[in-house]
Amino acid sequence: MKMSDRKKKILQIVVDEYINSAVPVSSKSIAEKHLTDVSSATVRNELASLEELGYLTQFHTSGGRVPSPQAYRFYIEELMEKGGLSERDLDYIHEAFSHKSNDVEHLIKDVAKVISDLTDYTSVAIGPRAEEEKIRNLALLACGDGRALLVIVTGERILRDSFIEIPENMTEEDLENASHVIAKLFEGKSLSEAKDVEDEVLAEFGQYRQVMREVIDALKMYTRPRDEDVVLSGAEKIFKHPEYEDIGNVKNFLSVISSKDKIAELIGDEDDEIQINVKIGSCDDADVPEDCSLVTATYSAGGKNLGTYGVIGPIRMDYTKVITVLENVGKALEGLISNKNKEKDDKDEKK
Amino acid sequence: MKMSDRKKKILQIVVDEYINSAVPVSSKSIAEKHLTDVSSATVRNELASLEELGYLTQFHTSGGRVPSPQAYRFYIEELMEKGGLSERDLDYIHEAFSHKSNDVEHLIKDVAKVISDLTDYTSVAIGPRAEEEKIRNLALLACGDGRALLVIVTGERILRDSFIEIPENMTEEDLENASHVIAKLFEGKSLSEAKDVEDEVLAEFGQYRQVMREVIDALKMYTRPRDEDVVLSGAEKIFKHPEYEDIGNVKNFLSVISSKDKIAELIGDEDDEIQINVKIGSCDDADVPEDCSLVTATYSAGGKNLGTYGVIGPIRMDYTKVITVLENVGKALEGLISNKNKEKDDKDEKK
DNA sequence: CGTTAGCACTTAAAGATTGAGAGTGCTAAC
DNA sequence: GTTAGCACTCTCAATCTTTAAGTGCTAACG
Repeated sequence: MKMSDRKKKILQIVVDEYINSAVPVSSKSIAEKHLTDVSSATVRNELASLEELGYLTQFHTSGGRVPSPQAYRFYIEELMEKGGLSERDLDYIHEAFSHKSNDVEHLIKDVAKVISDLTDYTSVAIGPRAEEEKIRNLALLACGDGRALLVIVTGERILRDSFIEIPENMTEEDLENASHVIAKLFEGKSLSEAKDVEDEVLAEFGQYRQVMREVIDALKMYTRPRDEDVVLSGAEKIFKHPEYEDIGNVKNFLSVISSKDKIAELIGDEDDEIQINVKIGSCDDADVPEDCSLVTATYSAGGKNLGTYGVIGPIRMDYTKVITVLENVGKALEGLISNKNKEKDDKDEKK
Repeated sequence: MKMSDRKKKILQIVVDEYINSAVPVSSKSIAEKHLTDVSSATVRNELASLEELGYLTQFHTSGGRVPSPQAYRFYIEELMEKGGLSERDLDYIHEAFSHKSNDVEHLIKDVAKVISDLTDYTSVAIGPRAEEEKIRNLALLACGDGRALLVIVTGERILRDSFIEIPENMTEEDLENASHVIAKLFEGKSLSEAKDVEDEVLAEFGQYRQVMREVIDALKMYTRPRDEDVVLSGAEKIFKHPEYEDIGNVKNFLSVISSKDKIAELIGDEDDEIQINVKIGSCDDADVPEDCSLVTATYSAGGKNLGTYGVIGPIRMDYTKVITVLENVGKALEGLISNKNKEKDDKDEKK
């Protein structure tokens, strides 16, 4: 059976209505409010046909219809009418991003909060992979008991959570020298380049060779997302949506978002090419819990990945609003970053 | 009216029973199971009297009695019979703490997880105040755009970092020198001592004076706990307790624990002298939500504060178990730290 | 005077019944 | 293809009933 234009129109109405009201929609309400030129009986026939096609379901015979996961997918791909954001929302975004700090860790948190506030859903975010960031500076700080802290400053952030063992006979001065030598070698390299330093290069380091090896081992840690890079914001917002009047759904939801590992798993495997990605539980991805939907966007600016951001909520989600917010936040973020880069270039030129 | 021994006994029975069953306890069940020498009518008289004293309440005339917050407080202070932990639980604690990393940030997380796992409540923890930590090492790392990263390593490897502005005309070498000088000055001092450096001392720093001032400003920021120092574990555990079948309670609970600021506020103002602290909502502390109870312990070893740990859950909490777990975790932690210190001393001696 | 048995009273929780309302499916006619 | 009409189904809310639990009170007992 083919999808006639009227069927599409009706499906769109059903999804729109249901997203707004959370109440199953009836043939009568459609005929009265939206399709005044046909009767409810006609709509009823179309609805029955849409149900057969798998786009609609009903809980019981007299309960109106509800979109199936498949219907949401179709809605997002073909039916949804994108709108803009209100002036107020746009202002909010720009104000939120006007701060000066250029530390990515804070930025991720801010972005997550903005997304959650504007959409009224719980937002999740995962920061950019550190791997491709260029090392700006690096230091080894003695901690006093055979260990040293490795601090790496990249263009975007500070990595400071790995300790390395240092040889017994190494003095603080030695460590400092080693630190300098290594910093010089790695400066301007990305983390992933740095960790692939050849053995021959290593050989030149003489006495510092062992420290060097430890540093490289530590670098390998940064290839996987760390807990700190996974951010959650507005968990309490789920209560704004009626599906979470049901304790079972809340449990389900909470069990997912209370583990950063699980969140990372959900949003971590994005294909960087796709800008906006929608995963609907029990339809697209086995990891997304049933009755849940995950909409994410992977941002990048100047060829640099800026992380993946999104919201998680009930399948009956306001996709239009969510996607619009994600797009606008993306633009704002891109603007922010490229501005910063320009400032930097200007400064560099002055030099 | 005085509390006779029998009244105390009965109150104890009521609290014990209610904690175990979550069901209002009746005069009959008390007489049958625990006070076989008197009749239920007698118990009834005593219950009525305890109710008058404010220790018991009933939801409706025929619904058995439930302890009031005041009763829980009395129970904790006088009636509770402390027991030990099972062999299994003790093993679990020791195994969990046998790892080698002595980075406090990870330790806090582990401790929180252990507490939550053993008690089946949501645990909260706040790391040691940075203020009193002794500075071991300190470095300023150039970041390339008029800023430098200040990294501080303290005794327990608690790291603090923040950006400071550096004067335009300062070269990397200058920065490094400044870093050395400042590090030497502050080594062995606590953060709170360091931030109170006198103006006269500052004057001696000549060209580095401005940087020094920036560093001191940054130090002042560390007096408040950071978000990263507040840890939550086992949020999903609340569903193990019947009071959280009710969506209203879940909302209430989630709104508290979804903000690290609020959590910090709750557990941050502990008096270090008190080892175990119980706050019962609508009885002890206005910040603790009604129907909630917060049991915390502030640990220290070798005179050093190790942070505050605890659980948050319904008023009807298994205080005996919770307090026992907190005590045992405290002992294990103390053992761990003092062992580490001994190792360190041994090493120092060898030198 | 504390303790007890007995009994009337209260209340919640669970089940059954009912009626109203909403919505559909189907059929026959347009 | 569209529509009106009607029977059918199902939920939801209200009402009532029953049951079981537990108390409060009183009068009697040792």
